[in-house]
Amino acid sequence: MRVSQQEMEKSHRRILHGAARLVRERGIENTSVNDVMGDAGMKNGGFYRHFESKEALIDASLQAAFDQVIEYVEAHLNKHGPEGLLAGYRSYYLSPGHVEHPGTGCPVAALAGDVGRGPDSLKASFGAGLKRMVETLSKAMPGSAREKKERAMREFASLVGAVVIARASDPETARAVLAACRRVPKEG
Amino acid sequence: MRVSQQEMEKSHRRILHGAARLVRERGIENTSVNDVMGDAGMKNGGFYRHFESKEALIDASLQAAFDQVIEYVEAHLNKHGPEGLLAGYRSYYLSPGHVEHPGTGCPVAALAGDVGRGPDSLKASFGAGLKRMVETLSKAMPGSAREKKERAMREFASLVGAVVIARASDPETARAVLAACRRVPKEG
DNA sequence: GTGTTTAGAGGACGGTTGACATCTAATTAG
DNA sequence: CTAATTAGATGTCAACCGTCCTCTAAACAC
Repeated sequence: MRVSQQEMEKSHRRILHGAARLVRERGIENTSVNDVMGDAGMKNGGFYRHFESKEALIDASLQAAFDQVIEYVEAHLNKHGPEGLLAGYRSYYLSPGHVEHPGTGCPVAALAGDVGRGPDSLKASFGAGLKRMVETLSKAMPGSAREKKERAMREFASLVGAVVIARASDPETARAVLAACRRVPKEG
Repeated sequence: MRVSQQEMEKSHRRILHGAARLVRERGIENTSVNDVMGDAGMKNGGFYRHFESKEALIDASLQAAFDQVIEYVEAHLNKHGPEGLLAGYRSYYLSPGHVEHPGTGCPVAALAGDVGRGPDSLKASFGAGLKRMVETLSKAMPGSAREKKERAMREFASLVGAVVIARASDPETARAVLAACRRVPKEG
């Protein structure tokens, strides 16, 4: 049955944000259009009124996920300042909460592996989100513009690696890796 | 048709090592039993004479992949000593060759994302391989036993993160991330 | 109020998957 | 040399996938 424009926009957002979460929880290939529509409280039939294809949905939901986490980092930066962000974000990123809830966490830690096997178009849009993320983090780094960016990349890479490893390990190994990575205050 | 015992053992190895490569190239869910058997020059029918299930194959091929890379690291260590390993392995790990050929590279960078969404049994066996890897790397680290291990974990996490990010990005972003991560000589 | 438009339901489609049952040809034990 | 064994080929099975078609009831424009 038809639905008012407002309802349709709400449906669209439900589909998009639900997909952004499901995709981070289950991976790109393991998230079906059916699952996404079911999560949004609908049947699969109406999907193609909202998105041209699954690929288009994935693209849009990835950007939505990046928007969400970048907004979080910006807010943190504005509230606690550069050095507050550095320590605070690292602490959040390596926390059990983040490790155990990929659906609301960093899309890079959750999906980089999948994207790496995807088409170049997907890598391009993922790379764009990644660039935005690194630029945001670099605001909290010391040094020249170039140094800021390189420090942000190194910091981000080590956080992503730690969480990816922790999620793929038994609980004991995961704890050990997170603890070791939490204990790195300064960089050469 | 039946085949001699030697031929069967060769078949087994072909299936296993082919799977270890294919799985790193395509991911766990995107590698079908058909693909693996085809890669080994056979049809799917005989697969269950060699492995109990796809899960058993994945488990075995993961361990085979860990065996392979750990052997490589050990050889490097014996040939170039601790500090030679540190610089050499980092340089190899962040090289375009490794980034572009996941099939013969580190199983952690290639599959941690997939394993993180897999069953606990898979995480346990992956964690065991990971532990072996870290222990091998820790031989090249300075400090107490605990420090060695923690340094190895941090080093490994940042390498994995860098490669995972590089593989998921457009070529330009990938180069920038790898360059930034290559430029980290000492640790606090 | 009437007629047009359309969001979503429901179902069908061809394709692929992991798993397995059956058959056959060749090995291997006696 | 014969008979039992078995690796691999062939084909089937249900479950799932993304996509698209049709239908209908509700929201619109007039």
